[in-house]
Amino acid sequence: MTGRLNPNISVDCVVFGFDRDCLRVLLVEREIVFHGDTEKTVRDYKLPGSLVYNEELLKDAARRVLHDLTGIGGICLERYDVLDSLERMDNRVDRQWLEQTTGLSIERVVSVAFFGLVNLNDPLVSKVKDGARWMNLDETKQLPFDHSAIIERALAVLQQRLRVDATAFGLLPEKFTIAGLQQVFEVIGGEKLDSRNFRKKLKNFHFIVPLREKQRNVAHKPARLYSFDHKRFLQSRKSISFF
Amino acid sequence: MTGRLNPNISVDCVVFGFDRDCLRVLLVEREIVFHGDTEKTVRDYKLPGSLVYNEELLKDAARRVLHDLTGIGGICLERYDVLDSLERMDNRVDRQWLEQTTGLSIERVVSVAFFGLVNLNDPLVSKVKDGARWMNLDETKQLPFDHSAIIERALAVLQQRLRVDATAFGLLPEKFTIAGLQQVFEVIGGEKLDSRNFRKKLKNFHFIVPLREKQRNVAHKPARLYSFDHKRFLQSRKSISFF
DNA sequence: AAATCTTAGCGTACATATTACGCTAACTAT
DNA sequence: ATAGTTAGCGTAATATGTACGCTAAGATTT
Repeated sequence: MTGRLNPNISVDCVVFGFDRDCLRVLLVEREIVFHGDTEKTVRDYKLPGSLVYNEELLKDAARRVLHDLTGIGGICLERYDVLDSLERMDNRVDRQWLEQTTGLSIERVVSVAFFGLVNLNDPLVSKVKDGARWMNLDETKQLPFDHSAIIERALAVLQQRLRVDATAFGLLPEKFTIAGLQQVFEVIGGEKLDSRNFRKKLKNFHFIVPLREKQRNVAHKPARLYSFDHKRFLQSRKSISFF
Repeated sequence: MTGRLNPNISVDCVVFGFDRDCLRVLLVEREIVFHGDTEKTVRDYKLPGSLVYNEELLKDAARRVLHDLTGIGGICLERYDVLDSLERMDNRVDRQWLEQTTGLSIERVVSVAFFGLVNLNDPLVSKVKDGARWMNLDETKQLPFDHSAIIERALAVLQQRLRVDATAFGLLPEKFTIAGLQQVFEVIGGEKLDSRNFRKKLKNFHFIVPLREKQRNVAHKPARLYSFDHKRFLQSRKSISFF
């Protein structure tokens, strides 16, 4: 990457992993060594994030930082927040950590937050670098700093996107079942849906096209497979909202 | 304000002015002097914006910059976008202008965009500093740089807010008529509404409370006055959306 | 004083969405 | 054969959205 690190602007990434029946968040381990009477090492997990280069778009920086810290690349990231609190670097190891890591004297950092969403069954993303970890969403309520809040906000925005976007289909294979689609909405939306009403709703959406094919080797009545027609989706995009 | 200007972070403000039957945007004049064969001065209008101080929250910076450049203060501003294009300072007078104005050498500026909304009949905001001007929204399609696009995005976000927020009531006096409220939605939403259906919708919103009072001195049947009950609004806030 | 103009404000009919269910169908595992 | 499981259709009640007709109450005009 060209140029020098900008000491004032950073990015943070919240990557959600859809894991069939739960949501996870991608975090990276950080080691902090305290030089007190006795040397003591503490490990904690934080969101992947770092300073941006001067001649770098923020979304490029987010992708780079995510890839460098976790090994994950090629995913779609959306900007959703800006963190500018003056205290976020005070009284925190973050500041010291940033200065140690970057060699820069950090005065003030405004961080731009991004979020993304991947399917953890995709082998491209399920394997992460050493030190990175997919943590269950439920377990992220006690993260250091404001990272729990950052994740909470990201989830709220993701849930909004899901209602309006084609986001959900990005998690599914080419051919999927209605039940599979429903589970995406349930896991990310955080609530159970009535499968019969869910079906009915989809009937109006002509961009979800039934195939002649059916499931096989399942221990119950095999379900019809469907595919997502992106072209039709864009056409009928005027006034759609899922569940 | 404390500290030094941060050469990397700026704010831009889009302030909409509701003017009974149209929307305006607050712009500031900028003089550019070209030193060619003959000296030539060009004036254009831009959004109010400038660099932030190191020890300043972005929303405080936005308020400060807005007040300094236009004389308008005490309004609510909401962050809605981040402008990080690498070209936004290239080949543009903006860069030169910033360096002249601030005395700093500008390498890269990420700008955080805010928008606000005021009632132009409010004397506190209708009078602006010399060089500032309320321009009709229709006339802002040809502004220099990306400012037209910034305004367009701000309007889209404002329209979304209007559906969910109590934003509309901020433009109205304590006691208002249904027709008055409707006009807010029409002017900002950019489309006519059926007054009878609009009324019907409001019947369900118990935070719009009818008063015993009526209009006076109008050349038609006087309308009932209503007031907005913010406490009740917050209670019933779960699943409300206007028109 | 009567007619007219204008906006207020109620009501109706129809279409479309939402919610809460019952029920049968089709497959596998035992 | 039977039980267990999910697929997938249908129905009825309710809520919401849309397109109107019509009368009411004031000021203004004739």
